[in-house]
Amino acid sequence: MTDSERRIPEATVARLPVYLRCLTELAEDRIPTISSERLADMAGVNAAKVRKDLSYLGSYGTRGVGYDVEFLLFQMSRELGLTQDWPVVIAGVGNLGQALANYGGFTDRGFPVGALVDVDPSKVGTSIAGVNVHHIDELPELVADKGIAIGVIATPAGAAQAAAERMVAAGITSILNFSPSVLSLDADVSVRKVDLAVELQILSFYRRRSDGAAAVGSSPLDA
Amino acid sequence: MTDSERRIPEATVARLPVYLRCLTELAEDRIPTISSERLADMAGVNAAKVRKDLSYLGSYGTRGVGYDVEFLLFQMSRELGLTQDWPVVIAGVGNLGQALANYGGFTDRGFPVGALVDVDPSKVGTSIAGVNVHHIDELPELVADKGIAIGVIATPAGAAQAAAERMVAAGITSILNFSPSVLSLDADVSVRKVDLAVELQILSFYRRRSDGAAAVGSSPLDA
DNA sequence: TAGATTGTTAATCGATTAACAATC
DNA sequence: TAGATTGTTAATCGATTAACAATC
Repeated sequence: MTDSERRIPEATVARLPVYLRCLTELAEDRIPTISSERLADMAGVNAAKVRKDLSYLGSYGTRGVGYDVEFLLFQMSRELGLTQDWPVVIAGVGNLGQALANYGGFTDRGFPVGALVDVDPSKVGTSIAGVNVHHIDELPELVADKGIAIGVIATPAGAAQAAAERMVAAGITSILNFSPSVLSLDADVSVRKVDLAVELQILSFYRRRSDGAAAVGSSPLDA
Repeated sequence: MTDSERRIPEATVARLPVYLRCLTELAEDRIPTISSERLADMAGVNAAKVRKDLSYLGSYGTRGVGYDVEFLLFQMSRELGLTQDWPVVIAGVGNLGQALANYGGFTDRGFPVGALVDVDPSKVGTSIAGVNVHHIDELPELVADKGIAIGVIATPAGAAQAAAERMVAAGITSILNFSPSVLSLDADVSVRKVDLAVELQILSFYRRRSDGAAAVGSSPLDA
């Protein structure tokens, strides 16, 4: 089968952004080519895994030489859909929501904060980091007007499911859930979960054992 | 072999905190017992997985009845090492560090912010959410005095490796890394990584495909 | 050509799941 | 006893890794 039709394993997809960051760094340093061995070092994995992962994108390496940094960067960006910005809406402007809005990390990486929404009328009309807070009722118009592609849930646990449902109703199919709650949504909605308490609890488990670094990870929790 | 000696798989460890939260909820609602089927629903996994996961803790269920919520809660807390608080130190009080310090989510779940450190002298001496900011040089004394168990890295990428090394030198063996960088540390140090940009990029990948919800997850990225 | 490094195969390992005997 | 549900086995699936032929 041709490379255009192979399905990329989930575990590989989760590593592509890590390679992407390494390649970006290499490109900034004007390094023209990179071997799987060196890229593996940078990404904190082994070389066989790098070669296997990259082979899902196509045969972009050159035997005896390595991978062309710029070319691989381009192919990988394309595969990840990162050749354009994807505006996000953050639901819930409490402590966490405000922090995320102020944190430049989203915008810098191609995910500008296009809108903020909350259910609290006293928050509506304020603005955070230059973005206005709207009532969550306005989600459908905001999604349409700002081209929102991804929803970020930063509400308390009790409000998360409702917020998610309203996002989906407004046409959003990708959700990043920071609330400590399990969302039930249609199977065609992609959900990823980030739970700071869960990460700390996992560290606590391995601490107790004091047999060290079994904690490997960037952590997608089951949605 | 007896239940005290079996090794708990990594994938199971990562789910225990999720079960723990479900059980806490059930206990608050005064629900005395729970079946694997119902717990699976709450946790967003299937029942076979729940039973297998719980079996690593011991044979704590009753056939025909289910699991005693309070008892399982206790056993699981014990296994995760959550019968006591584990104070954390946050390194880097920029946007993200301040947000994490202000966010109550850590303290609420048994991980109080015991100290804040930074390299910037202009930040030292200030205080955030009632916690003083110290210079990172003071880490060893802070760790000893406050009983710090876990280090949280909220520095820019360029400062992360140095901050981690100073944490390890100060006796910390568990690190939660929010910076977009790969840490190289001794194998006996547990590292977990949370990278918001990576999560969004994974969502971007599955968006492009529009074949939906392959994004499953709480995301441990390789350390 | 000789050395380096990819891309792929095959072996291994770990995680998931279905099924069902055990047993409350 | 009959019904419910666990705990465990065995089958399956997916991910990792080592090894090496292909080839620059």
